[in-house]
Amino acid sequence: MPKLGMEPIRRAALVKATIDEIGANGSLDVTVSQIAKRAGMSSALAHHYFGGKEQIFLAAMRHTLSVYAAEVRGALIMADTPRERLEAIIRAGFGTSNFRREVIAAWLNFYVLAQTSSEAKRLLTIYQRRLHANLMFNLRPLLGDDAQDAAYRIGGLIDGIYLREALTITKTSSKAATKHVLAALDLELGKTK
Amino acid sequence: MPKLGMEPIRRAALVKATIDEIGANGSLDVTVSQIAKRAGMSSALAHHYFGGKEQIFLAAMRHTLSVYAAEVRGALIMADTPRERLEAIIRAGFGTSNFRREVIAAWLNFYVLAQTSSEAKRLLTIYQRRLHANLMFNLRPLLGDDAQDAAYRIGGLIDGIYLREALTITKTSSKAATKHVLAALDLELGKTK
DNA sequence: TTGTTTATTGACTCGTCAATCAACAAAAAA
DNA sequence: TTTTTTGTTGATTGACGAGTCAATAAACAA
Repeated sequence: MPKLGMEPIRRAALVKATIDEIGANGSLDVTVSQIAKRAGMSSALAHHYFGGKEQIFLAAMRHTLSVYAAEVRGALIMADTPRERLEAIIRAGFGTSNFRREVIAAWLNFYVLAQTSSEAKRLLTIYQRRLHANLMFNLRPLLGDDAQDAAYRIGGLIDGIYLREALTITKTSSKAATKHVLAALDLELGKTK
Repeated sequence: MPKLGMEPIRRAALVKATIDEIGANGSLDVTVSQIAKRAGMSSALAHHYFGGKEQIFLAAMRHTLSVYAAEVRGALIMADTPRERLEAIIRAGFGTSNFRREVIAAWLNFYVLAQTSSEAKRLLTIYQRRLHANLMFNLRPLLGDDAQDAAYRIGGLIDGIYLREALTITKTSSKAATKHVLAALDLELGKTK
């Protein structure tokens, strides 16, 4: 039975199962057994590969963040002007893969985890900084010294809309969220309607 | 020993202890015993007055929401013009009592609770609707049909900044948060700097 | 005085869960 | 072939926590 080279496969399965289970459950109050079962293995194996529950959570977080980062990077290569790049960042953040119920719920719970785990906090801080830096970089040519504050506001709005969607999600909310943030961006850039 | 009329006192003590304990702990992962101990009584008594853990949480939530509502109401009586009232709403949201670590952490965890408990979800939805209605009411005279979208953005920004503060809190973050949202309000109202 | 309501707790039940371990199996290296 | 490495699980341990209950006691009503 035992095939070799299972480790990466098992780890990936556990990470995915963790996000799904947190999403399905709506809280971090999920057992290692539940996660392991969803990933098709025994709980002992989950412990074997990750050492403990918190490390499973952290791995799930890292994965979520890295998927998000990859999507932003992907969207950025298609964009040439600062304005296009800003739009790409916003669209990527609300893209389908980050905007599913489970993923949003997982993000929300990662914020909670960050209150206890300094590693989780570190990861979230990195995310926030990266978002801020990305926004800044592209706002500066358009707004100069006002870019700092504008980036803060756009970043905050993205997170805030995420939070709202954690509460109620509809089929159209991804589109609506994007539209609203883009409108805020236009305001920042001084477009009068 | 037993004095009569303890019920309201015990309940209030438990509600306060719950918020403090969630704040100190950073998660809903607090035991009834911890809460009861902090409130100076046995866990059996906590069960006696509230019936169960979830109902203790919900009572804490209702209390938090009603304190918030009271503060907004209070700020509004001093304000005469729509613009002043908008400012009052924003300032109240970031007022000292809502902006302490424990309270922010509690709010964050209430969002998590809302994923599991429909009553918690109901309460949060009420909060969001009330905020939206308040903003709308005062934005409409200034913006007309654009008020709807503007209210959505301002509301989202308030929540988003709250979320960020749940991660890192500094002595000046209350002031900074207020400043940023007021700046966003000015943008919405079309003031060019 | 006797009975009822309110306040209060220590001890207990029952369940759950993270983590560990012994044991088994197969591939690969020796 | 023997040994080591890698994969895998069922069973177990040890701890903890929500909720219940019986018992105790003060206040109040009859």
